[in-house]
Amino acid sequence: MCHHCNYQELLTSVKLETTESRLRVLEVVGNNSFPLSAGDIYKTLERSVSINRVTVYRILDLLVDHGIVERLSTGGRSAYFGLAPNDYHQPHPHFYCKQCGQMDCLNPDSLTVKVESLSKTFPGRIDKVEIRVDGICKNCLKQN
Amino acid sequence: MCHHCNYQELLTSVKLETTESRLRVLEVVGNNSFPLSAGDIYKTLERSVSINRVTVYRILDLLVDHGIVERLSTGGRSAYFGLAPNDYHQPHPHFYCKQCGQMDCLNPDSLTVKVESLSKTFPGRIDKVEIRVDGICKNCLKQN
DNA sequence: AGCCAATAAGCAATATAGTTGCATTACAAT
DNA sequence: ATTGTAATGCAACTATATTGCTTATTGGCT
Repeated sequence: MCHHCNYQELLTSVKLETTESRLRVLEVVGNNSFPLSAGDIYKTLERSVSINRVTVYRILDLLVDHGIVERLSTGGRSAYFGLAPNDYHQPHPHFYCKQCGQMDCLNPDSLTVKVESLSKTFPGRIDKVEIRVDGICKNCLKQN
Repeated sequence: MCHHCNYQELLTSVKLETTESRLRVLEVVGNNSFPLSAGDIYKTLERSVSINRVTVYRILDLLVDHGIVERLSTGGRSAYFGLAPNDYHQPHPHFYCKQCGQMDCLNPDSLTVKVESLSKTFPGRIDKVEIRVDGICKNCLKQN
């Protein structure tokens, strides 16, 4: 995702031992400018290294639990994964193309939401706010 | 969902023939103050009438395609369904409890987003904006 | 009313995404 | 080198949703 990120440091910063597999998964997630599904990540890794599907799922869960990867829902069936917001990387909404399944990051300022007033009155615990725009991407529009 | 809604009329308003099953599915979706999963809807219907699981899925797809029911994604694995926004029923964000899976509707004004500027510059087609708040609901908080 | 065509619903099989339990391997500390 | 702990692999399994095909229902026509 960005030149500020040293993935090894990112792992140690959340007190996770660095392993080959974790680093690989994190690299695939981080080096993409858009979020990927677990399947995408697995297929990408499989091309160059030997890794098990289950390991990918487990590592993704782990990275999400430790807050360095973000799990995003889509209009479709599978979750997508991207680097979690951090100092160099603001929270931002995503666009999901219903036709091709591509998910893209939108500019952080393109759609913003004020959560303060809700936080004050909401009786439960709020962990995150996810904003997703669904539609048809420009490539798919062209093809129709 | 509300006394303004006559489900039969709602069906005909989008040029769908009224069938027993469609009406039943729409009633379950509409009479709930919070969105339900396809499984929830099926289980509810099953208690009183004979209906097939697949029929429920197909009717939900149909109602979503015709714009009277809204498909919502969750932090979890299944989609949830609620009445689609209409004149009496503004678009609104939802809260999803990661622990019990309950999804609730939030006040339409609690979180709002301005989509105009994005629409102007975004090269694809925008169909909807989904805002979901994830966390732990007050009931689950109590239990912990 | 009775028949036909079209549409809806049912049923079984299958697909997809993710999860679990247990065996194996790797690695750090001694 | 040995041992204990954590990570990974493998196979089986679960939950959710979808498909292909059959059967039932409905609405229009004579």
